[in-house]
Amino acid sequence: MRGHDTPLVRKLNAFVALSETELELLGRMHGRRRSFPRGRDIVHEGQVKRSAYVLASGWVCSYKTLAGGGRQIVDFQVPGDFLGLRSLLFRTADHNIEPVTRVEASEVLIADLLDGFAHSPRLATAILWAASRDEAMVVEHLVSLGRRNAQERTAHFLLELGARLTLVGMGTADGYACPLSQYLLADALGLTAVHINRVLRELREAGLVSFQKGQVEFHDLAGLVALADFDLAYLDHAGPLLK
Amino acid sequence: MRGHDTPLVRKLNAFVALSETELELLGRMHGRRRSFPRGRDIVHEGQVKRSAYVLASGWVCSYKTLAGGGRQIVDFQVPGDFLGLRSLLFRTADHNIEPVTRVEASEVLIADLLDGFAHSPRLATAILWAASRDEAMVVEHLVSLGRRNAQERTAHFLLELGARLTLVGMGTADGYACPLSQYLLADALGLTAVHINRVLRELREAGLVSFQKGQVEFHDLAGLVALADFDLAYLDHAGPLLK
DNA sequence: CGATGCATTGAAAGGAGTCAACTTATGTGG
DNA sequence: CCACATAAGTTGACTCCTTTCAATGCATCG
Repeated sequence: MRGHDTPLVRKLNAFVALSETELELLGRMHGRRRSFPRGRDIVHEGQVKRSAYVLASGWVCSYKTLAGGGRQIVDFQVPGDFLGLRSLLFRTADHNIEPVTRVEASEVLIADLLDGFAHSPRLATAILWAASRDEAMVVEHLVSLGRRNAQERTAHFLLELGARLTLVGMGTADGYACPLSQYLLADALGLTAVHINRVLRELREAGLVSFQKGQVEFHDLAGLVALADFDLAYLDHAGPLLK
Repeated sequence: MRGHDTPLVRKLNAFVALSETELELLGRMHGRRRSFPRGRDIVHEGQVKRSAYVLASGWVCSYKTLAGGGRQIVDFQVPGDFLGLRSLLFRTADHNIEPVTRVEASEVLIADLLDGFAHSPRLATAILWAASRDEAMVVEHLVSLGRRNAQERTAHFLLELGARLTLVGMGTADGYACPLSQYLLADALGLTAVHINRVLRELREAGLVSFQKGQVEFHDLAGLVALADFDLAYLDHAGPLLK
């Protein structure tokens, strides 16, 4: 049983109910556990060495930089999420990965991954599902940037994060602990920190959510969902599909 | 040799040099060829039946709709691209797919796909590479929406499309035929058709690109690349990596 | 205790949206 | 083959959301 109630296991269980042997197999895919300090990139654009990790604790963000000096955060990863799975097949990494807090992560060797796939197609399916879900989140993020205004975008972001954290046992319908600064929010939502600050105040004064001192609190979940046009279908959370 | 110079084969060859047997295998993964009229969705959000296709001719777009009535186009697919590969593992489709022109596409059955994977890991790698590349394009699109202004965004879009089309033999450094209306561009770039029109005029008057009568013409490729901050590393085009 | 990072607020400027009119294709039926 | 309908492209004037610039408060930390 030891080590079987990890965030990753919780998450995958939302898709397939994993057997004891599959859990063993999943455990064996975790290589050396490493620790990274906040702020120094784990992976940087153009890097040739490709590595993937499973995040055990802490938060990271993946982002791309622009010539003008700005940056766009593509996604945040929370415990249970994979890092760098996508560009495993690329010649060079196409994005940066930066720890937002101190993080612990297990390295995943490509050989072990493929090995696990060969032994259990069900496990392979679960991991590919997780990858598809990550991509679906990127797509929904894209929709936010393209068609939602600052309030809707911020509301949507806070809701999605809540849903993801709840899935791994780090959040509830009331709220969650969130280590992100307003600068990080701004870089993720395509806004300025100044404007994020204003929007956060508006949402708080409207009695919808508050985000202060590292704590997100939902005060009117239904209202927030309506404002953000939030539909968690894209997270595909409906509980184990494969029994 | 027949049927081996398809757009898909050309594209995959940019990543792995496929052997004759692998080409055979790839060919066998193509199921029934179907034709779809312009404008009527091939897949719609919430649809339970999941199907994937390889686009043989014509253009399609994948998009999501919002409660307010607007829509955001996530990506366009051109010949050689997969349709609906991502949500194959989802309970319901999370996006819509609409033909921009009349299209021809071969259905890909999940069983055949997995079968092909089992027979040739190299082919599997090539297809996963294509999927990763699609995701990388979505990410770059997200960066555009978040941090590039209307001119940069439009320029970047036209350049990326050019690179993709060139890879499958449908474009050159001088330009390409493009069946997209300004309304479609607007829905993809998170702008209004009115503003797209103005931006297109500015780019034309600056002597960078023109897009008229279904034809994109690069007049100052270097200038356009500089304006858009375009770096095609994310397309991972460097020519066959696995020999 | 000064330095640094993060949060907060105000005033002014600007880029993209909205509204509205008009033109230019394309196409269909009488 | 013309008449009319419809879709797509073009342009101008005005509005508004978000940015920019600037200043201030409040923590934490070496």
